[in-house]
Amino acid sequence: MKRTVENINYSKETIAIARFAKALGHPTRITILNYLDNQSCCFTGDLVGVLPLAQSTISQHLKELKDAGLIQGELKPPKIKYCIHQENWNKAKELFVNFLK
Amino acid sequence: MKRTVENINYSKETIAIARFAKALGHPTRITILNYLDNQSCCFTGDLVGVLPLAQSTISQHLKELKDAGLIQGELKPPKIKYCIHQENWNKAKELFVNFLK
DNA sequence: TAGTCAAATCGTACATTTGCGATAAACTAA
DNA sequence: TTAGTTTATCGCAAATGTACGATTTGACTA
Repeated sequence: MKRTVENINYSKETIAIARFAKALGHPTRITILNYLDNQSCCFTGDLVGVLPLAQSTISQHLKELKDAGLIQGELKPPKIKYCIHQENWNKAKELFVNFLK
Repeated sequence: MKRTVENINYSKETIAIARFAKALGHPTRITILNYLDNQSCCFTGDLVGVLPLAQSTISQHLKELKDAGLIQGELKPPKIKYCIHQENWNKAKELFVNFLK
């Protein structure tokens, strides 16, 4: 993407929506978020039991969601409890609702 | 993606949300949709004037949005008028609002 | 200190996305 | 028919995404 058009000046909102949308743009991640919402929280290992994917792959998807700010991890040694990042979740909701008005 | 895990059974809704989200997952496409919404409709050429991207690149983004069902094209020779696909747009809105509840 | 467990990260392979310029296709108008 | 206009598609290159198994890391516990 860093080629001739190095930096288009998108608005902050545009970038924010695209960032959230990108994170939501894979069925596995939608599934993870649904699961997370139902359980309110969960461990990586729970997902490994639920999804037919390698542990490393699931970890990668969790990273993607965490980087986008949609979830957060809390240390519960030796596990990590993942939950929805409510603040950013609400922000995403607001952005989408406003955008899709 | 077609490797060992050939087909995970995602629900229809999950696939639908991910599909829409993926299409929304690029700032250029968000910009196009915003523009489209403001003008209610537009031609490919209009966007070429607005965005610092090659015509072929913009055409590609439009295709992506069309394939996702978010916009539709109407032949107005020698141009093509693109508009929001209102029905699918509403569907997307419903899916996102429900998902982000 | 050594061992254990859960999760992250590394290295790799392949697929998909994003971008461009060049070209083709569809239509009008002369 | 020919030329012009507009948009789509092709072919390519680079970047990014998705998946795996193997390994490392971090936080305990014995």
